[in-house]
Amino acid sequence: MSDREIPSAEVGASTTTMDALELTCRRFPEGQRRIFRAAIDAFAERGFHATSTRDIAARAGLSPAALYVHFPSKEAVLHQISVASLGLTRDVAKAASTGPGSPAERLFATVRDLTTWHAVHSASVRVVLHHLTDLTPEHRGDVTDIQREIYRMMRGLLVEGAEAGFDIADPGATTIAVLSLCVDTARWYTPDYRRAPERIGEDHAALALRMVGAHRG
Amino acid sequence: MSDREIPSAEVGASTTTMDALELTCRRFPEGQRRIFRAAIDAFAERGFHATSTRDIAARAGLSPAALYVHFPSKEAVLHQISVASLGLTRDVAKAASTGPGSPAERLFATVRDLTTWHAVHSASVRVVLHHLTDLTPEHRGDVTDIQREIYRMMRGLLVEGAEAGFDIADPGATTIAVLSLCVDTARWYTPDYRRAPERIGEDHAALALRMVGAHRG
DNA sequence: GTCTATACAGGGATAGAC
DNA sequence: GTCTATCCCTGTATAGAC
Repeated sequence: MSDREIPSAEVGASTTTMDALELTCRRFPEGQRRIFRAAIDAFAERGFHATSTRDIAARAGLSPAALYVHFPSKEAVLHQISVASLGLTRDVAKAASTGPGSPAERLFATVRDLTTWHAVHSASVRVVLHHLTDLTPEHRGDVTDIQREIYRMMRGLLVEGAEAGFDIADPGATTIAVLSLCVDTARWYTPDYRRAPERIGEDHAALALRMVGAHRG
Repeated sequence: MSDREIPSAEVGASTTTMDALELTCRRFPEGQRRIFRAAIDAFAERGFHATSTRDIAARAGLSPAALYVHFPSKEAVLHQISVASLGLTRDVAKAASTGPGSPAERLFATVRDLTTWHAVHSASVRVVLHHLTDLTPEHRGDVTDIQREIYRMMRGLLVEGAEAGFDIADPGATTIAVLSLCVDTARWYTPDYRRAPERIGEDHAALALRMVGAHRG
């Protein structure tokens, strides 16, 4: 098993709610970053609807009107956050699942890294997961497209493993179950939980290998 | 393995968003039922904050002011919904985990029934899970108390199983992982999904037995 | 216990100066 | 690109008649 790091994302490098933020907003011009950051924090603390555009602007140190220079609406801010966050999640899954090693090694690495990601970035992930229904149908489609990409990567890995000895009754069912283990971490994890995110990742990875009837190594 | 039904709840008996509703509102006087029902539907479709008290009242066929005859606030309605829904979830877990059979049989039954429950009632469960932070601290405490009860039941079952042959590295970690499998069903399940709720329950139960290193039977 | 009417606050978004 | 000021709508909750 390689001890490869999660690629380009420095998981665990920082400790605040703003982690995902710091990562996701890199692609944005400086002007939008402050608003982007402020919105993630505010949405994570109070939820999308309970957060006013005035809240976001105030956190960013701007006037209420400044938000509309950079984004056409509050929903557009949520959309950008969702696409950026899920895009990085997909990058984590892709790097681990297409890396070196046997299918069992890659499954271990993928579940470990995805779980760790969802713990470290639990606050921003919850924003995305809880507010899918607040996006316009088009914007929601962008998000579900990325979710389907992640599903297909995991399913491909399990099918490949099945040819190499995994014992899987229903590939689709097992794919969903393994991803549940990873994603649900964002629901229950809090920073004061006894196990560190990396440890939870390893525990989940070991359980996933059992679920597919594989052995690590 | 017994083919015992989920007790008193008729899981799978109906198909609409209002399932949980029909169950949870039985204990309420008739006057409150219509509002309770309307609120669950509205919260499930649009979310707590996006739903106005006017929406709820209109769905219930009442004037905007009528809601306040039965509930002191919109938050109180959410609180009642959450406590009722989680209370029934706990009843499902308790019946299955304290039933007859070996620890492996009871674990299978508990994961099966909890998963089926979360699929059938996914809409109302999502309301509870997504809006914990919208409750007052006291009301949120009521909800987390019940969640802890369910956690303790599952943990007790796993510890009992460990004395009877389960292979569990970290009981707390495995408890959370098994419950993730059950609860996360409410996040991804939709009524048009290919597997029926009962089938998902059996699939998850089989995977849970693998996670604890047990054999069914 | 239900209604109509309304008080009162707050939010999304825009206008127009600088 | 940021500000101040503001439009207009919606929301929670209450008052008081029936």
